[in-house]
Amino acid sequence: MTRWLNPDEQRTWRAFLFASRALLETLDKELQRDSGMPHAYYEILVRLSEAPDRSMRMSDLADSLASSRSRLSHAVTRLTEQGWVRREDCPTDRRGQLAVLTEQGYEVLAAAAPRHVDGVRAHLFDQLTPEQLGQLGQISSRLLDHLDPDHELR
Amino acid sequence: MTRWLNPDEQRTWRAFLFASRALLETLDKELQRDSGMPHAYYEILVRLSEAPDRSMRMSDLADSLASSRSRLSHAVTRLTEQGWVRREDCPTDRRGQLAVLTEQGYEVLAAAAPRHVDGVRAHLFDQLTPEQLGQLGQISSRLLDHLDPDHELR
DNA sequence: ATCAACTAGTTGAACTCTCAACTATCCCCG
DNA sequence: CGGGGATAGTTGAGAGTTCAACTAGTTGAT
Repeated sequence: MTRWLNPDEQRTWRAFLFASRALLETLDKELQRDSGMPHAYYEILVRLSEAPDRSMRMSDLADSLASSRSRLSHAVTRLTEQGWVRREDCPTDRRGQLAVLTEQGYEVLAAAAPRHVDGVRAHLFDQLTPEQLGQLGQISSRLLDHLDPDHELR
Repeated sequence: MTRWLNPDEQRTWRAFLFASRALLETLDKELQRDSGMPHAYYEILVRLSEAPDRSMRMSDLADSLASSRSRLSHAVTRLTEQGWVRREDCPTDRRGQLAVLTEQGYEVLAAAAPRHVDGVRAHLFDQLTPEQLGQLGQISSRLLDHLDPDHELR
């Protein structure tokens, strides 16, 4: 027997669905408009910029983004065409590839980041009370532990 | 001056980002696997099934889904090819088109819905306390009012 | 009545993502 | 050391989305 959602649950689910999509879409479009890249690509640049030597193994990068290898591979191809990332052979594993953030990529990221952070503040942090932000953090962690037990957020 | 995210905010933001994406991706893949349609298309069928005569004007349907007209138009083309939806001319506005759920579309939806609802329960409702669900509803409403003030969720 | 401005909807190209298939390399057990 | 199975990464095709341009019909002010 399926337990259908009651009206209250229905409301909660649809509100969450629409709100989370609206937030992601809004930030994605702002990034696309202001910096010419989708949010997924921005995240790749961020990870690389935080890594030693601004470089990471493709697999590690994919894991840290919860992205499929295929998706990452296509994305890095695109980012390479734009000159923001470059590939290098891995010195210790001949199957491996390193994605490396170029100087130009770093500059593009440095230019994009302030506006993007402003957006995250405007659309998320400034809209909620400190208490609600705490709740949202708890809720998100719980869901993430369930959906992706091996995730890399401490 | 950009106000960067402090470590706490960073954690909250990334947890939310990953959790909401993981949830949507999981449900999308379950739906794709079990019923051969993406979640966006499932939602179209749901809206139509809830509408009088199982039919809606394209614009109203797009608004109720917070979807672009273009996206909906492509989607309805696809759903029409599959025989789940059909287009009709609008009797009162010659520019208008109605999207109508077919009998076959209704049956496909009826078959898909129970599993999908089970998924929503398993991955969302069963993971959170009633208190947390209340909080999530509040938070979502707040964000939605900010991001899309004209949204149609009461 | 007319015409500019607006609304409804579609289209095609470019882009991103998914999925399955594929190559190449590494690991390790017998 | 040899070979089966795992791991790393890429590729191409197909599907969905975006964006801008487009057609067609409607509206309202003059």
